[in-house]
Amino acid sequence: MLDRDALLRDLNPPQREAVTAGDGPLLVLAGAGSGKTRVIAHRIAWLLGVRGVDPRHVLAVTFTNKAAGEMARRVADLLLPAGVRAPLIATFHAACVRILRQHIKHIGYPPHFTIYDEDDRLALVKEGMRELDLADRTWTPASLVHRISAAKNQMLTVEEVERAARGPREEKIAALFRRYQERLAAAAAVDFDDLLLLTVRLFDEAPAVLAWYRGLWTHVLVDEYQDTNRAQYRIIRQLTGEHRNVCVVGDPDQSVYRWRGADIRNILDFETDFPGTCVIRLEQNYRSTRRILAIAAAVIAHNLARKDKTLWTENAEGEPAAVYRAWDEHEEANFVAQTVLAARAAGRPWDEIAVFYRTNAQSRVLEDALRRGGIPYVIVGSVRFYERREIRDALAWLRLIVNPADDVAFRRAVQAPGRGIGRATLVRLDEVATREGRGLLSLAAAPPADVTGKPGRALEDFAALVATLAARREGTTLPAFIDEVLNASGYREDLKQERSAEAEARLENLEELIAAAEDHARTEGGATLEGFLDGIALVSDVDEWKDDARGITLMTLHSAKGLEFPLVFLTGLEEGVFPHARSMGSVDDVEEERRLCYVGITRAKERLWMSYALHRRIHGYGLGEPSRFLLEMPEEHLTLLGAAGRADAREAAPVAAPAATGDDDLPLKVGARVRHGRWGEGLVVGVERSGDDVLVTVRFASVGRKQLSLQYAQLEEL
DNA sequence: GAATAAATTGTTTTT
DNA sequence: CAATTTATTC
Repeated sequence: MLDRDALLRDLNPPQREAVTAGDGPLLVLAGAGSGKTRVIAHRIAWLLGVRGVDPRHVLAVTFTNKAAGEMARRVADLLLPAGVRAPLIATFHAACVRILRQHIKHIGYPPHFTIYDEDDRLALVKEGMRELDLADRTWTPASLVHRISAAKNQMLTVEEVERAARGPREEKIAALFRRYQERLAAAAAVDFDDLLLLTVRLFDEAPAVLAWYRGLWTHVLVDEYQDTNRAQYRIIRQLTGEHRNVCVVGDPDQSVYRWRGADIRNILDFETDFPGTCVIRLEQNYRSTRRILAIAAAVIAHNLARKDKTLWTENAEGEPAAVYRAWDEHEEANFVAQTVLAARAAGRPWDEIAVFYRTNAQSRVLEDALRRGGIPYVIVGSVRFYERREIRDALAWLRLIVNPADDVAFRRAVQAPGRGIGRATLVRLDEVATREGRGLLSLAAAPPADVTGKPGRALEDFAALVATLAARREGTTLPAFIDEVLNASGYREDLKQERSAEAEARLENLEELIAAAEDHARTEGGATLEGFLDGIALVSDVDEWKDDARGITLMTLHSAKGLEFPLVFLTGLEEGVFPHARSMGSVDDVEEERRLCYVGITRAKERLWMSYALHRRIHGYGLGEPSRFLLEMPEEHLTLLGAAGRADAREAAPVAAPAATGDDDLPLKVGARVRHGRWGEGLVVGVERSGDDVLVTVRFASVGRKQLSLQYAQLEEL
């Protein structure tokens, strides 16, 4: 047994309550920096070490593998003295893979299914577009992938999408969706969305399997609940609907994955979904200074669709945040580099510093400046290891060996290295494959009549080689096998022949892949090729980031969620960049961007620098107006650096900002009738100036009195 | 069929 | 503007 007092000693009262709450649904609304991870870890330790729950009966779900690893480490630290084993802590996707690998046969899939990632998906959609003559200018492949994914995230079946299709455009999309699913099935492959959907289906259609898991996991904990989607919600319900021992932790203000299907209603409606829920709020922040928190609060307060919540802290007031207006992105990057060097000179280690940006593309200029300044850095994301060409080529071979039906892998492997099989041959092969409903590899073993001569023989040789390798798999270790595949395929030799620096780097990366397999074999004990490939399919950017990095960290705001740094830079705070141009169309989109901004600000413990550029080269548009988020921050907590005066900022912003002089030119008068996109028509009952903004009080027929900030609310005068 | 040159075209965020 | 797709040449 664990010492319960020791476990609770360093927790504040609400944290303690969350850790010790008994069975039944538990919702922990945990503000940024309120010790959320700590609470989950301690609760798990409480369940196992004090309440005596068997570790096998607990499932904890996190958002990234890194978070899972971190959680496992903390739980192990707490439980080690009591000699208790840690429970299963995994991402939703990883847990689903585990379940599906074991039971997917109940819904008619083979257990050795392949997981298709974003690239494979794109390849599939492109093939489908060609097939269905969708290759005109109307859609981009990426947008169609997105639409298919959106449909799946809403848990719509192909039939439902077909039925709901109105007009030729939607019918074409539905047809593509059908083709996409058919191709997936033919390749014995599933995509990311399927991992969740098929688990739901499995539980629906195989009640015995569900019953088994219900009995197995009697206690379920879910982190980052605000970012769960419909399917994940269903899985939680399926697993816990009966015993209702479900503890979810999250913060609606940090929900930033709506575009990926996350449904904020999951957390907002949790209390009604699980009647009798015990709700605990963690509102004391242990991370940031008071000023940083005040800035974050002011920004997030501009979201209308939001339950009000106030974070407080006992931390020091801290320094004001700095805002830097740069002439262009290069000057912005130099500013970051110079400030980083100054911090370093003041004794701050590199790993206390992080630079965030909205899009990966922004990292380039920053990298250049850092390199010039001799500043070591680590980038999370951008070109991921497992997305490099040579790695994907090698993985294609491995995937094909595991799953001979994997056509996407076939296309890749058969041309890596080139072996005289080109487009024409593949088109012919594909025609027959589609007609006869067969896989490309099985056709290659006995090529159709119209593929003769050299290409025909090359296909046969290729198929034979894959078969030989597949047979050799059992006899050797995983790393040795990968090594053998690289040699037997001729891929390594091909690169060696090139004798360029680039080829040299690629060869090194292949060695790194083998090293990764060695790692995997070591940590997982009896490592299988399948397990290795699963792991790779599910790694995220942040997973690869090591926090003992000997450099400053560069990453997107999305990757930054869940992390914290003493010194933080938020760059590219311009309209069109952040909020992103593609997210400025609707109020909901902008509110999600604002939450992302909130996430960024609240990563900072001590110091925060924010910057924007007046000129930025993003193909075409890009005259930098300062981000609306900057204008939402309280001036008293900001220091303006360089020539970047607040007045200048405002001048550069042709936002419908009310003129600063005179009281008569208020844009609305009491008694005016207005329309709001969300609440409909209303009557203006009050108008007052508040700092730089104008607050309008409106009486709506639908929801009564509301005070709106004119600058951000979409009000139309009638 | 493959290598090279020219044209085009797309760009958020990611498990 | 860089990366990918398509046209051209060998």
